[in-house]
Amino acid sequence: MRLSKSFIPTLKENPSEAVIPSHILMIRAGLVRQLSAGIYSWLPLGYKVLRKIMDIIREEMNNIGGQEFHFPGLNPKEIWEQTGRVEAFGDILFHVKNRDYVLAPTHEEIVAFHAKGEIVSYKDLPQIWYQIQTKFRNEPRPRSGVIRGRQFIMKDAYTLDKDEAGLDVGYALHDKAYRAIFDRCGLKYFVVGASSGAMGGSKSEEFMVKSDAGEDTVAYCEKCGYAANVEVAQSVSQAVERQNESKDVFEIHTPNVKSIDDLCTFLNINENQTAKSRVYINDDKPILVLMLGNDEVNETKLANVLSGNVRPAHPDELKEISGADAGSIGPIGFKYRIIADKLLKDGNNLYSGANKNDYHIGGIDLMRDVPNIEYFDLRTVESGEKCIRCGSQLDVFKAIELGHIFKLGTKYSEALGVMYLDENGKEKPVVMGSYGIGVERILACYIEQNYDEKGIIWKDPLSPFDIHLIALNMKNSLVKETSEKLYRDLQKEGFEVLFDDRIEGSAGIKFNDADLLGMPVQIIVGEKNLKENKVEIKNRRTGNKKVVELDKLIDSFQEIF
RNA sequence: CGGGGAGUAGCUCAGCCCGGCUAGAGCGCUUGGUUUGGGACCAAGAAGUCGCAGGUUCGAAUCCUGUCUCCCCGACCA
Repeated sequence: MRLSKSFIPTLKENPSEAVIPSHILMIRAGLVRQLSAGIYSWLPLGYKVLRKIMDIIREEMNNIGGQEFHFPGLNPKEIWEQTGRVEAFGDILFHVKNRDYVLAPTHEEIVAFHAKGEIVSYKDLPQIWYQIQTKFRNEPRPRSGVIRGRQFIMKDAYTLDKDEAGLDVGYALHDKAYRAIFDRCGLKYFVVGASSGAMGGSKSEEFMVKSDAGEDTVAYCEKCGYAANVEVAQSVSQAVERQNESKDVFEIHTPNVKSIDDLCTFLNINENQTAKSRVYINDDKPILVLMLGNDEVNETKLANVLSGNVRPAHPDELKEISGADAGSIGPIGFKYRIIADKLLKDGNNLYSGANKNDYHIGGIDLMRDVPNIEYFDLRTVESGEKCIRCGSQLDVFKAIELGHIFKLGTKYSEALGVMYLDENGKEKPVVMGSYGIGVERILACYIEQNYDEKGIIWKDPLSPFDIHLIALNMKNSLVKETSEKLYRDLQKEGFEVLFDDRIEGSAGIKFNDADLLGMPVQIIVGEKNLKENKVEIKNRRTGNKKVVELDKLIDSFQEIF
């Protein structure tokens, strides 16, 4: 493709709306343009990469027996009401104003709709159905460019099986396909155990890429490979040690002591002699959550332990509930349910709030003084703690979710009546699995992992072109003729070539654009080297350059890499 | 939804606090010329209802009120 005739609008300066490297570079290199918050247009160069990603996904999905569909984005609202997901999605679901339609955020309902009445026998199973299609979600806050958008391209797949054993097979096939896809795209990723959340179902795993731009936090053990979303991650950590003798409870005046740190400084005590209090509202009833020292409450774990709705109490509710404001609340005299993290189990001689502003209480023995206390795993794993599996140090960091695989079970087939007859003529619900990949996230994550201060660094197979051919001065007839011939010859050899044949533009502009766009190989045709019948080739990733004779050009590709 | 920031030329921004003539810069763009191995130079030029609406004022990019949009942090997120 000739740059002179292409729409590849590059930018010299960083766009003001972008913050993370991949987003900045996708705009600067002319891959995308924003239309509105969380809504992006793909420009030709960006879409070329996206198509390469989609081709890889197709190949790997077809390899595991997937059949490609294309379901509508516009869905009757009624079918979403049958599974209760109009309510479950709430404001995330886009509603059409002038007809009872919704814009589909995922397609379990539609898969079940088409399976119903057509998948009628165990002989019809198993099935793997997939599509690569646009999804719509009314995200309250889109961010990080295409990483969280209101409209995005997803590869979504669904398995239909007769039983759990069949689902296990389909799930394993997707695990395999996903690894193949992300490997081929050249991504460094890892797999974590995850919470199934509002999707329902039993087992779920996420494919993650480490990134500060990520919205998930994961705990990862380098040594044994233990990896889990912090929503569910566990670690081995030091529990409180019960001392032989319990002191009596005593009150201490602690003016302006608002945090555990303040308290430890004020009394010159250790963090693990203290219990931090957090008040939550569980279905309109207050509940006190006690954590050891400065441990943070993991709200996902808390929600899994408590049934019903859980939210933190508002600051103005605290006084009425406990008699004190945040910083002075504690278990002694607290009138409602009290639960505690298991690290606090049976602790004694502890310090905590007195439920009276500017006072704390010491000498607390949870066994003696808080008889109805219940213990659960409620804490959030932190970096440096010991791996629950092998005991070595855990690393905790942010990550971007590339893909998610779920064992759904029969939630949707039962709600929508997708039944089949088994070998014994007995009617049973079809067992489903659901599997998603954020297609644009693959591209964004690739760039997050492959860029430098000059721009993007592509490699096969995602690179939009194999070679960036730069003619330094197209007004020089030798440069023009040579580069035009090279352009034809390289394409004949089967290379995809981007040809900077612009007449205007200094060498600097062309070099900088080539580095920004990031094709793996640059071929530079200039007067200087042509005098000796030579051209220069450059490896974009390493920056290595080599001047080679024209007729040995293609052979030289191997050497520079 | 809570907190913070920003909307002025295609892009990046200054001007606003402290109202005052014809609203600025750099980059980009157009025309002509010079230049051509790391974002060149000279000359001439096009381009902005200062997000929108209302108000105060002799006079508003600037002050006030309302509103929309975008970005960041948080909440939320299959």
